[in-house]
Amino acid sequence: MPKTFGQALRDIRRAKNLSQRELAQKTGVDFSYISKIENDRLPPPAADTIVKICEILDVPPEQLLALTGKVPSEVTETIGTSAAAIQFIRDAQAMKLTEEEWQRLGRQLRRLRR
Amino acid sequence: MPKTFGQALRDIRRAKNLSQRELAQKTGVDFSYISKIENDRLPPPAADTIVKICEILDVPPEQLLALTGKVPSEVTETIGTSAAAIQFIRDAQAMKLTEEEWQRLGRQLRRLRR
DNA sequence: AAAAGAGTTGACTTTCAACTCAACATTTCT
DNA sequence: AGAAATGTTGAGTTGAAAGTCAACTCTTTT
Repeated sequence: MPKTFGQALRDIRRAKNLSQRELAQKTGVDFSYISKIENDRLPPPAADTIVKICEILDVPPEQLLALTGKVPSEVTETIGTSAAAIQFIRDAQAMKLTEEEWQRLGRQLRRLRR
Repeated sequence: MPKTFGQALRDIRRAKNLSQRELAQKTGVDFSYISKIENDRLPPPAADTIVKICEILDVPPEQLLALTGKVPSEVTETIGTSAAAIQFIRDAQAMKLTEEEWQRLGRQLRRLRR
């Protein structure tokens, strides 16, 4: 069973020795909100808020994002404005790619320009 | 200057010889809404509504979607649940891929399983 | 010309995500 | 123990997306 978003967040926050209030204040949300999130009383924050939180906690946002199924607005905008990109994702979806295959594509991506 | 969403929709709808009312009814929205959309009085519909409209009009949704920068929920869910996929898109974004490069990646995608 | 069909417009509504506020409980420090 | 810090909970707010509804006008058909 994978960790819930709340559990994951709590673990990271504790590892960084921050109180809910500190994290909340630096992130710009109410501290009681952090509490509810950590206890999974509310659904995870908006994607952009998650990114902010991760900046404060100084961790990459991908892991937490993936737990929520949400996509940050910068990413949405990237693919949203390209018909070929949307098509690409559609095809990838139909193939049900594994994480390894995505990574392999990532390497091919880098080779694209060489 | 690229076509607006409203212009593009209107062109397609007319090409298919449908009235606003017909399209609206089959799509499940109010006909006055179609009017406003076509005249760009309101922002484009939700991504999933665009997909529905395209089904009724019998055209692939990518072109219209790309005009809006929106992403259908099925696509969001696909990439949203995979950290590697998000990472991939991030990298692609940083590289500012062209449409052709996206298509090239699409071909590599198909070769992935062979 | 009158009726039907098609399109436009302003005002309003509904729904929901994403929180905040205030009060209370629990834990930790001195 | 008392105070300070930290965490939890229920209720309420806010803003924006995504439309609807009713009334009107313009166009076409008979």
